[in-house]
Amino acid sequence: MENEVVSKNFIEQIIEKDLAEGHCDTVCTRFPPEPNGYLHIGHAKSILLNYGLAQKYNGKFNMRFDDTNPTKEKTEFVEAILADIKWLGADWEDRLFFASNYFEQMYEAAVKLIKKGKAFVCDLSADEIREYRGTLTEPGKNSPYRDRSIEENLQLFENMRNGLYKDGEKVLRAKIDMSSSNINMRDPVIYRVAHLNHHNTGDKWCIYPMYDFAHPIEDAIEGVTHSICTLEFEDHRPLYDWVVRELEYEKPPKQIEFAKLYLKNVVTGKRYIKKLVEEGNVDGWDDPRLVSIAALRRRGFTPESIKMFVELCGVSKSQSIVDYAMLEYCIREDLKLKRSRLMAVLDPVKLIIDNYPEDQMEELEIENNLENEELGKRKVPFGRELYIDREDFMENPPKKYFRLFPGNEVRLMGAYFVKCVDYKKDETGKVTEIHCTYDPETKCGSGFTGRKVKGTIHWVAARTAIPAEVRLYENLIDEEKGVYNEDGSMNLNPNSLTVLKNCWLEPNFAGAKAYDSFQFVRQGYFCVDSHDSRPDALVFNRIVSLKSSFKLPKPE
RNA sequence: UGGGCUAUCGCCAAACGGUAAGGCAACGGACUCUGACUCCGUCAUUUCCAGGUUCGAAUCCUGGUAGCCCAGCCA
Repeated sequence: MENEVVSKNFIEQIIEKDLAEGHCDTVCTRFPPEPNGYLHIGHAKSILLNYGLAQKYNGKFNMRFDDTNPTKEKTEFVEAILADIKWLGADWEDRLFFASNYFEQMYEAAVKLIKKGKAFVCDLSADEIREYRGTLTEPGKNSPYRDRSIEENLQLFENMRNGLYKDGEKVLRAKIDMSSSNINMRDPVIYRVAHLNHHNTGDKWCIYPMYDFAHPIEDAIEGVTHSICTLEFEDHRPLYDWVVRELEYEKPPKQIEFAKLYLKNVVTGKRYIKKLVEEGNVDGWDDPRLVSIAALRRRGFTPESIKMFVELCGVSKSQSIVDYAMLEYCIREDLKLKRSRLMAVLDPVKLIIDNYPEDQMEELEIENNLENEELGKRKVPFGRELYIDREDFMENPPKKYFRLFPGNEVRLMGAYFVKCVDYKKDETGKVTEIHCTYDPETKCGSGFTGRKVKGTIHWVAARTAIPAEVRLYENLIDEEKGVYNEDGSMNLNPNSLTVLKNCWLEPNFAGAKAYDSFQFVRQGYFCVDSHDSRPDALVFNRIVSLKSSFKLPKPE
């Protein structure tokens, strides 16, 4: 048995300590998105972290929508979020919850606070509350309504529920400490009046609890033991603990914060993604250049690759920006032994084998080493006229260029050696035709060892090739200039999308379906686009290119 | 300028007072019917800085510095 030392992240250490010291018997985590948008790679980290922890410690993982503010929430997002989480592989079993289903309990909890003298109804306007709150450096001052009697507060709060007040007219506030150095503790608002239709509770309520009050209650009700959130909530933890303490829960949940996942040269953050979509810079929230879960799926990333990525990134409290190359590594790693390697020509130029019989076609057998042996075997038609990629031929090759050039011999993958004897150009100097001769003795599988060639190139037989359209994606963000300008606008890369319309595939691609992914030999991994199914051509998105250690010298 | 948090290789990230793991990237080299894959090798005498405690410090103490977060009736 391998005794690989796997270090534990800081959350695992906390959990194990809690378990050992009896602070909890089992582990229960949760993923609590607000249904106000689509999930992205950052959420994937949270989902997989929470789910992974529950699995590791034989506990439970709850799915919960934190839908306490109806202004932004929609059922449409609920469905999309659930689909994404399922796709990622996190299983909440029968524990799908909505914070809005706890509104009655939250109301009771608020009443309890009022009865304890720990909450009061405040008539100050939003602006006044802000003024009374003080600043980062100056303490706040007490609201003039802070000392209302318990009876009055009880009555007023009931009136709030019964719709006697307009939006903004009154709020319920926790009575904590207006001089606290932590602004969140300066008598925070815990309930507001909002006459809004809620996606789940309809018109039943016209008061809604605030996150800081609702969240600990949700956790406590569900028996969540470790409430894992991101760093910006650290300042809220004292309030979280206050709520849980004042409400006297027997097994108080514990909030733990970790650093968000940021990716280099990628737009994260809902606000900016939304802007890109609205301004038409991308194709929609699942545009493959984005890193929403749906975009990654459409691009061809697998759940396994995302899981691997998240695990590789680790969990800590230091702000970090992960290199995109790490994500690319993960998808390559996941796909390389799983996906068939087929030949595709993205920028075709015709290659004619002068000494190959005019009308002859033959079928060659090609084998790749894949996990699944059957997937790795295939038959490919070969004939006199082929397409090869333009970059696999050069009139005047630089040093160390091993592919085709006048007089050079290379292997056509899975087929024969061919030697370039001639080529034709049009008026503009563009190569239009390459002429070769082939050596029948060098056929793949013949065991020929007479001589070696340094280059192997891919090809498709012109007569049987399938037409295709291929989309290549680059970073959305201009790397040189950085992500954002001073005015908040973004430096977009104008070449983030390239559409290649004149591509050719070997016949084994026939029948490929949406989300099917392949390795185009020598070109990288590609996925059939789920949005485009065309009668005339298959449409592919590039998932990731292959590593290449030979780069053409840049033209002067 | 109040409070909270964070600083370990280009990027993530371990190390919990016992003498700086690992991964990505990069660079060499071997292999190769994909310049892929695979395989081997190189890559922090030093942990933001300056002092101190200690036989011994990335870890403890003191004082700095830098970055992130907080003044929604958002989450």
